Amino acid sequence: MAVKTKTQILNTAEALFAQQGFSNTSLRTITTCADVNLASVNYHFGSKKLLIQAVLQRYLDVLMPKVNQQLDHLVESVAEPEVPHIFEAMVEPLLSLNNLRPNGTSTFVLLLGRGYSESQGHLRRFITEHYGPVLMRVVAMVHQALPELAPSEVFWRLHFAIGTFVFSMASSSALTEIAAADYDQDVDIKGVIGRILPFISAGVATPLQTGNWSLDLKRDIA
Amino acid sequence: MAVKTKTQILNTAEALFAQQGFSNTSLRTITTCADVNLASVNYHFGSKKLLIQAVLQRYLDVLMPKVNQQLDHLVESVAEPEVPHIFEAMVEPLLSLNNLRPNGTSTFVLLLGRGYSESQGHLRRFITEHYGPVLMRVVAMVHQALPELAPSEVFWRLHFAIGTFVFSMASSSALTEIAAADYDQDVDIKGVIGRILPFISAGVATPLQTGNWSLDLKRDIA
DNA sequence: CATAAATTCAAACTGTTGTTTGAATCGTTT
DNA sequence: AAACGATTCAAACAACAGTTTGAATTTATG
Repeated sequence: MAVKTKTQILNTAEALFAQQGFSNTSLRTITTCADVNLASVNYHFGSKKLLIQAVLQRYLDVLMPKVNQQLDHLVESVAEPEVPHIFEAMVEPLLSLNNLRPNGTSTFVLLLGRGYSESQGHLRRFITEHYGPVLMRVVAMVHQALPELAPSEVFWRLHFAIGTFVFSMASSSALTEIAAADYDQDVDIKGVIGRILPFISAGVATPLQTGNWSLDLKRDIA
Repeated sequence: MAVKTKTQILNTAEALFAQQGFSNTSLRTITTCADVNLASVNYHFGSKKLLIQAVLQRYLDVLMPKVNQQLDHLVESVAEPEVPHIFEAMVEPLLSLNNLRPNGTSTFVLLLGRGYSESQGHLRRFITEHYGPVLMRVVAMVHQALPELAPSEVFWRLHFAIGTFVFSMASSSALTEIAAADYDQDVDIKGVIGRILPFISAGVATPLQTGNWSLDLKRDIA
């Protein structure tokens, strides 16, 4: 055999999962496209849920150590890293996933988006259990870069940033199509990341609002 | 009968859809909870897909005219509205959905998030077809507030903003739970909106980057 | 080469999904 | 009260889901 059945399933599954979502992709579709037997999924992975985790794990096991490593470099080279630095530190590891597999970067981010919005917790739990320390470190560093913000405020803004990132990636194919049609603009995954980073950096680092808009909020509830 | 079957279905369906997503909510669950016959969904709405659209339409038909009206007020009172003004104009209409139904605001935004991330285009098409003009107006006004930005740049940033909003709302229940557990913080839908608005306003209005981070991007691809 | 383990395979199982059907029931109108 | 259309109902339908099974086949081992 050219490629082992197990990795053949993983390759086909990750492509279909990224394209159509987890619950919309049946094991029969996967095994047919992969040209393997239906039962082989349960034989090699145990269940569909575990297959999904295996697909993501194959990326996360590569990505997370690299992110950690980039953060090491950052604290070595910059005394007090700012928010954009921290986010930029994650770019290179993300793009390096293209070396892992063709279209690795966009595939992974698509999968991440699917996982966040589709799964009812089991994937989020899997990620925080297996890769918690790196995530904690990012939170701590952002908090250090924005000491005037309460920890809870940092928490919220980082989740907004994740939301922006993950959601934009999940619909990036649709968006790049529209951009190409309406603005004659060819944007790839790198271009999208390059546009998101300033956006979320500005959002996370924006000073606390003391303005008047919250008055509107209170006034108009009725 | 106290409540007509049709609205009883709509009420139950929207709650379950918001809570578990569209594809994860079966018609049998809906009709059982609503205490109506299974066939009544197809009788009154034709199909599940049309039921989903009906659930969203009931909100959008109220929300969109109000947004339009708020934008009218804005252009009357402010000569050159800025980005935060435009976003704030959408807050009151959103919160007014609580008058429509209990928890109307959070339910609607949850539904919007589900619709965006779950449906493969049919919901997005439905929305842009039925409520396109208002959306166009928002795009135009933001572009007017940020004339130095290319239209395509405005396009991207607004979609990032939508992504932030919709995604955060779709996972707001999980987030508020974590916030309550980890930070002893009770945050309701108003609190989340109040935190998102400064975030996306800063993101959308951030000046174009000429910095050096894109160099890292190019250097590290390999 | 023979034996044992690992893997593949076709088929069936169990459960759920959205949808349809045709009779029974209800509400209104004549 | 009779007749009619609108609605409800239990039941079945067809398609698809993930999973299991046990025999056939391949691969590796002694």
